[in-house]
Amino acid sequence: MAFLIAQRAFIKLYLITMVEKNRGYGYQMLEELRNEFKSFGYSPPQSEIYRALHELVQEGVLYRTKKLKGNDPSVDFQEIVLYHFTDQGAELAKLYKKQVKADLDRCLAILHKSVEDNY
Amino acid sequence: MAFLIAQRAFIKLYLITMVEKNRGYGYQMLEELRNEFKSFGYSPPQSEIYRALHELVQEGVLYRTKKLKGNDPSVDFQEIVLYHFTDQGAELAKLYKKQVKADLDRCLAILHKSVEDNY
DNA sequence: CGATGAACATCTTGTTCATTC
DNA sequence: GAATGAACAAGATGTTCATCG
Repeated sequence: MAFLIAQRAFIKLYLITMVEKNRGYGYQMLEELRNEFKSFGYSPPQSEIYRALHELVQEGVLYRTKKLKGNDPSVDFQEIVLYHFTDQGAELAKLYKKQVKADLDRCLAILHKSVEDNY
Repeated sequence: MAFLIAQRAFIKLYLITMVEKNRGYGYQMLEELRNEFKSFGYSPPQSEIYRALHELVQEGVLYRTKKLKGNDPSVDFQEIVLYHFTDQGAELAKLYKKQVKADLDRCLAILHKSVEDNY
C-alpha cells in the first residue's frame, strides 16, 4: 500500500485540467505550474511534465497535434505540441480524476492525523 | 525543491513522539503505526521503521539499550532494543519536529490547492 | 512467531545532455 | 532563450532473505 500520492499522478491531474481548459503545450504548462507553486517551495521538474504527458498519451487519454507557435511562419518556426482528449479521453480523464480525488483526500487525512498526533 | 514530505521523515516524526511517550521498541512501534493507519490504506513497511530508527541514532538524537523482553529470563530470552533521547536528543528532536511541522503544513497547503484547482 | 537487521531489486525522481528554431 | 525529448544518475522505497530465541 502506498504512502502519499506520487508526484506523477499529481501532475497528471493538473495537466488534464489544463487540457480541459485548452491550455496548450508542455513548456507552457510547466511554466504555469512552476509559477503557481513557487510560493510553496515546489518547482516541478521539466522532465516530469513531459513524462506525464507521454504517459497520458500512452494511456489513450490524450493525443498530440503539432503547430507552429507564431501566426506568421516567416517570423517564428518554433514547433509546439498541443494536447487534446481522444474520443474516450474525456471519460478516462473523468475516471482518473475521481480516483486521484480519493487519493488526495486520503493524503489530507493522513497529514491531518499526523499533525494531531504529534503536536 | 521537494514535492511532498518523504515517508522517512514522516515516520521519524512518529518515532520521536513515541519515544517521548516511552513507547519502547521497534517492532512494537511498527505494529502500532500499522494499526493506526490501517484504515487509511497505509501500512508502513518494516524496513522503513528500522531505517528511521537507525538514522535517528546516527544523527545523535537517540541511543539504544538492550533488554530481555519478559521479566522472567527463564521463560523468554527475546532481546529487544529500546530507544531513548541522548543528552542533546530532546533539543534536536524539538528542532526536527519544528521543521517537519513546517513541511506538513506546506504539504497540506499544496494538496488543498490541488483540490481547489482541479475539482 | 516476535524481533532486528541487511541485501537486493525496483520504482520514482532529479540532473544533465542533445536537438531544434 | 523557448521547446521537446531522452539519457543518465541518484534516491527513496518495497520485497525478500538471514538470524536469533
